[in-house]
Amino acid sequence: MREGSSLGEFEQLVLLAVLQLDGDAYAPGIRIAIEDAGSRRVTRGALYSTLDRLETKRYLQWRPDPNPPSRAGAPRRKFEVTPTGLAALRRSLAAVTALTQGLERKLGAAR
Amino acid sequence: MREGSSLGEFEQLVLLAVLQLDGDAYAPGIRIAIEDAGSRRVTRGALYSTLDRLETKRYLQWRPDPNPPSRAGAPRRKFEVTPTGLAALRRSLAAVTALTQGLERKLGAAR
DNA sequence: GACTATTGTCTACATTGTAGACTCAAGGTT
DNA sequence: AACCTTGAGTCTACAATGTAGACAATAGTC
Repeated sequence: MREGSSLGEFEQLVLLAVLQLDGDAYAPGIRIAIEDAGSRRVTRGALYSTLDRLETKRYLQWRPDPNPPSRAGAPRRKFEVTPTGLAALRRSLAAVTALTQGLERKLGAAR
Repeated sequence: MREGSSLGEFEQLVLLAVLQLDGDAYAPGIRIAIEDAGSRRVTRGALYSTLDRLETKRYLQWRPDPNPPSRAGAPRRKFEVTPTGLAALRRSLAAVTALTQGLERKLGAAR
């Protein structure tokens, strides 16, 4: 990994979703949040790969579900954005925001 | 290329820069616009690869500089975002926008 | 015990991002 | 004329990111 590497498009969405779910960010919910926001499909493989890569970069960290309900499946992982991750996300969004200025008309309702 | 493929992070920035430069979008200027907005370096190789890939997807098109000044170098290519490209950009930004709602505080000055 | 549902892991491959060397032409310098 | 510099663009190779789908493990239900 290069130093100060910027975030990919999907990585941005994952970090945003984790922030949105604040304190309740488990993989299945993250997946749904992104699908809803983007009107697109997200496979579990894609999501977990990205979560793991963000963890490697120290942009995310997780703990086991502190309150594991009795249900099927492996114990859930509860994700949290690190300060470093938040900083990277800010930097990444700043570029988009700057280049979006003045294009509200052309970009239509998206902004 | 898959159908309805979404835009990468750098692809978004390139399309935005072309829109910003409206009618005056040549590769060197696009490069500067992105560097300024993102406070980062953009090599020519990275930019031309992406421009060509966006052209292949029909998100961008170009014509030779209609008013070629007498100067060094190959004739410049003047880029333009196609309607399809604009639609793809809107879709792509919509996801970020949706997931950003309510996070203004946490994301700080970036929004 | 078999079946189903939920979570996560793993592997392979496709797409996107990046760096740097190379080419080519116009104009200035000597 | 020969050379250098500058400004465009091309090409190749590789790294990082995105995606799909098969597999594993566990808890409840029947």
